Amino acid sequence: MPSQALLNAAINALWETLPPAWMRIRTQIRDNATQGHGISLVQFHILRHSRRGINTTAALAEHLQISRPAVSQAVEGLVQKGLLQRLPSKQDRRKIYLQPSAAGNTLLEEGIQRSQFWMAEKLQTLQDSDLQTLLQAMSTLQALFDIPSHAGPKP
Amino acid sequence: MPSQALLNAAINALWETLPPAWMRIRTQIRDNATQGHGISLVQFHILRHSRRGINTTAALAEHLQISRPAVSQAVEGLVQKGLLQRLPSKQDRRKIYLQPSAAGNTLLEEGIQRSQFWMAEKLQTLQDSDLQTLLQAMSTLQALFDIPSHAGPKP
DNA sequence: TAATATAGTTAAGTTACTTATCCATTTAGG
DNA sequence: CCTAAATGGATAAGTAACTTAACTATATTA
Repeated sequence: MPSQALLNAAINALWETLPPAWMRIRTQIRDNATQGHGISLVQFHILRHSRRGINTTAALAEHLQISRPAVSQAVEGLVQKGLLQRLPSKQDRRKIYLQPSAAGNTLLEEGIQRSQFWMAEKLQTLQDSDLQTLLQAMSTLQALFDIPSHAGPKP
Repeated sequence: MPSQALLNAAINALWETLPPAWMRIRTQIRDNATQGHGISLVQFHILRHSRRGINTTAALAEHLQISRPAVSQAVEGLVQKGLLQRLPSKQDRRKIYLQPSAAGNTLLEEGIQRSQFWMAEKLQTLQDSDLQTLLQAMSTLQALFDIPSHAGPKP
């Protein structure tokens, strides 16, 4: 049981930091990661996660905290652009596994690289100790919010 | 100059943690903080920030990383609901300072309290040392992303 | 004192969500 | 077994909230 003062300070810090931090990152992803490909931020995340094993409509909806129809529509757009493939499961014929096509993977690589470059520019001003603190904190947050670090079954 | 491995690990951790963490918090704010008042998440943030001194359309747009018209529209909705007040500046007649009305403040108090309760439930499972790490990391993130911890002039 | 910049709003259009409904398939209970 | 409920996904219709472009009013600057 932590001290009340510390608890309040932490709540406040999370509240004041996460929203604007995420909004800045989101803007940057929009500007760079999806640049020139005409895909939305959610579509970018779907592409990214489908490669990591979060690769069904339901799992993506759960992970991204949006409705299944929203995922379904975003997926449809990606498929039509030739960036994502639908692979029906053979064990369960209701299921459709998703995975990026070659073009989708290329887009991902480029987008991620641009984003990482942007991040690296900022983070490289920090000390090793700061980075370690950051890593620890992220791990704590993942546990706190039930964020899976790795994921599911393959087609 | 930090070590390359650590830098990459930190980038990855941020990338994997912040988006889903924020999405969970966002869902929770939507569900609780704005509950029954028919206001959007952005409107809630506008209400909150306008009290903290981020209290003009332009400043809010900058802070929330959305366009000024978007803020303007959200503000209009809040004003019509009687939750926010427009106070024209006397020094600069282009400027309009914003601040929550009594009703707006009440809504804020309740919403923030519900959100803090939700957060406290999660955070109280942690050790003091974890909370301290979290605090430090948030402070680092604020510096990294130019997030002002306190704010501007008053009407 | 004219040109430019800033603050805010209005208008029009678009995007991407939501809920409700539906179909197909699988799992579970009697 | 065999029907009822649960699950995975898609479709349809409606809406909320954003965007850019253009406009008004005021302030700053050259």
